[in-house]
Amino acid sequence: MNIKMDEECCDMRGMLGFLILFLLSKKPMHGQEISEEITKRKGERPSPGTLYPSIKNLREAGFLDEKKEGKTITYTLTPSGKKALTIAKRKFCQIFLGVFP
Amino acid sequence: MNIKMDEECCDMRGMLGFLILFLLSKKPMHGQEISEEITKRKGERPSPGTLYPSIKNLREAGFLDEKKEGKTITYTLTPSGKKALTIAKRKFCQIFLGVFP
DNA sequence: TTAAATATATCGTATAACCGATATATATAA
DNA sequence: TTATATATATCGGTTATACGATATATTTAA
Repeated sequence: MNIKMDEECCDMRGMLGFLILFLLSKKPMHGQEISEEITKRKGERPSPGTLYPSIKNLREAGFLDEKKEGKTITYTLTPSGKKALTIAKRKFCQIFLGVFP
Repeated sequence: MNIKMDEECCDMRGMLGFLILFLLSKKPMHGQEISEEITKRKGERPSPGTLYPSIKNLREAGFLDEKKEGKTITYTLTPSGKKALTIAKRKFCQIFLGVFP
């Protein structure tokens, strides 16, 4: 995901960051939970080399807070992350209007 | 878009091919009409260097028929293209379940 | 205390979307 | 007939996604 998600969120070159933001908006999760949820939806597990760099991008963009408990890190959306998701969702829905039944 | 869209359609590395398939499922269009429709949805016009290679990919995958009339080419979904779209849509909806309001 | 399992993270590489610039062909206007 | 506009197409280069392999840290099991 591009760092400029606020302005251009949906250049649609990969939707992983967007999906992670969306999933975390439902409830805080750690990496393995995110991995599980994506596996359920896509039918295939994202490799760690895909998932964690994407999480890192979101964190560096200021969209995620982390809380470390032992070996797990629970990720939460920051206010900025919530705002970014709102903007991205609006654009997503506009672009794919009519695709959902 | 990957040539193997049937099996893996939604690797989500770019959604342009998927969007074009979807738009053509609504009605046959030529390149400039597709460009217009994408501009309306994304708020930005795709460059010819983006649009036409993507159309070419879909054509080479056997998803599009073309009918040339003068300088314009009208694109239509082939049966294979319709099938690919059906599969892709199903996966898309599964992955992004809950994103649409 | 050591071994195995789990969770997070990084690295190098490959792939493909995407763009800007440019090219070609057809149609229309002057 | 020539010039301009339109539609399609290609090329080179950039960028971000994504993967496999590997590394590190923590926890649990033996």
